[in-house]
Amino acid sequence: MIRQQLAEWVQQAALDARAAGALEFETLPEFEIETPRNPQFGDFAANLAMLLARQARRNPREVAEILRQYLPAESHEWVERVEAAGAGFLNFYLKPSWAGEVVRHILVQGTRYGRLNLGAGKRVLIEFVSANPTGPLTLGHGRNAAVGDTLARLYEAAGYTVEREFYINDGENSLQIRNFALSVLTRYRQLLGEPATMPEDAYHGEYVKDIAQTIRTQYGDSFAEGDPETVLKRFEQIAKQQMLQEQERDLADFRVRFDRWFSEQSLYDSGSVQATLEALRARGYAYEHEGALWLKSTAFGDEKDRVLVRANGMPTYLAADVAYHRDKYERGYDLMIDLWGADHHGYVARMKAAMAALGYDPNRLHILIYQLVNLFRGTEPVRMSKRAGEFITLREVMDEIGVDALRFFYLLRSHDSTLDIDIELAQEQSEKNPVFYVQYAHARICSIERTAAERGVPIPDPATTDLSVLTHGAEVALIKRLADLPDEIARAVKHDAPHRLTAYALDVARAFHSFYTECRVLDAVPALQAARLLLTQATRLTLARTLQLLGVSAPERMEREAP
RNA sequence: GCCCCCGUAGCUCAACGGACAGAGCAGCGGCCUUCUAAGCCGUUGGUUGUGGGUUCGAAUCCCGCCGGGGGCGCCA
Repeated sequence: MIRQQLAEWVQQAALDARAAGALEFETLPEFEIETPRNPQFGDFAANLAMLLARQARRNPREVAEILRQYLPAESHEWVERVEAAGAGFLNFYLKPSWAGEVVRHILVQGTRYGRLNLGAGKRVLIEFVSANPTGPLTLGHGRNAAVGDTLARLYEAAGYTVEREFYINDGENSLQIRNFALSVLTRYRQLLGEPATMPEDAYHGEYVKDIAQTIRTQYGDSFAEGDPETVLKRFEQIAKQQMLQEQERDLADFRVRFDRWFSEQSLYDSGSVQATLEALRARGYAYEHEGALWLKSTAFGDEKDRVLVRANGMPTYLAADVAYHRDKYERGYDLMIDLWGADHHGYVARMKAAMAALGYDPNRLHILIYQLVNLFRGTEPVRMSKRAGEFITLREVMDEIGVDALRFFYLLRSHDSTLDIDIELAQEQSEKNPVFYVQYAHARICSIERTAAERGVPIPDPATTDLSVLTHGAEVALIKRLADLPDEIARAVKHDAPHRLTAYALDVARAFHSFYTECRVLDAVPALQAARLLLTQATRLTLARTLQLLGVSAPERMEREAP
């Protein structure tokens, strides 16, 4: 709120200065209202002068001075003074009363605090997880789910209309699916006592046996005979369906819900794949070579052309995926976000090339690549799951350390950094564990409010309570962090960086714990007690909102287990 | 060989191209007759891998090199 106001003033000052002939420039550069690290540089600072210096052909400090002169003469009720300083910063010093106004603002906004209108109703599609229906979700998928879902929540908070979509890789010609079905079928036959051996490239996890067992329970021996191809097709359907259901369950328990489950096969059934190939051909970006149909992706910066239809007539995965993304563009989103694992990074160039070839703006498609996740138990790497064989499932880790801790840990690091998760640490109920640190702050607030209620302390009215008494260093520091929530959301959205929010949550918690230790709420004199109760309430709202965006619960109590 | 990510305090990591590079953990020293000590306060710790370049200003952008991880299929 205040940042926006300051930005408008600074911008207006620049325009006024130009109109008065005091400053020359062609275009107004995009500038920042930042929070100086050092409080001696004020509460907020604008860097416009430095960006304008070259165009204005003056040194930045002079430009800052000129801008300062063209700022509104009447000082705002919040602004104490403005200084041109350093290399050419414009530093804003706010009146002490500003802090109280922030608290009032947050309380008036209530649970709406942190809702922005950056998106102005623009539509965003976030496609994430999109795991193959040939196995349970893995630790890696969990990161995808946590990042994607929180990103979606952030975009919603920023005022976008968001849709979450899961692309089901259920193409009937997929070799993976076929192998998977064959593996299940083999296990099924083994259950029936037949000497069946697993195919090459089989799926060896225990869960394959589970599915076979389920089929046996449900359908008995009815697949023991019959046309092998028909039986296999049937197994494909059942196994796929079952995996999908399990994935959906895992995701729901991980607090991730999708608006749409988009089937790859539906693109074939509807003729969309065919139509897409024809469109590419018509535009001159698909050509025949050695019996295959190729996408001329090199025309748009890819390192080589890619096969769309194999020499045997079968379309590749790429063909369907291009059709899928074409479908997204045709649905008219302003922005489309894909979240892919690091092992798919080589795929980015060709997908963007394909969109360009179809005449779409590739910049509307953001493809986010997240790096690998490693699991540790203390210092010991965990490599395999009991149930899945070669990988660790989301379900196992979620069950062991809980959804709150896992989601928080997934979002603790930037998605383009490899992530190590230590199960022991995540379960530890101690100061080492950042999740508890944040949740504990929330629980402490609730505890104050409970005690206040028990003692019959009236709930102060934000409209009439004097908040100018909040001048203690710990109070002001806390309030400043609370005031940052809208900017934190804006930044996280701007950079597609949901992990910034965990850092913010930790900052707010830290500021609160410090306040808690230094400032008594309930035993303060009545006027101060009222103001501090409102500050406490504003902190609770801000923390709860932040945790909600992270998909982490905000507990009202946390009792330490007896040692 | 080519492509992507990473390299910052002993460890794990932050830092929209901005002012003196910050947290947590570990280490050291303090704080509970009080609203939850799962907490707080203080303190130690840095040539941002390396060499150039762009810029008023570089951990951040560009180029080279070194090291770690991942990927380079008519698989998905």
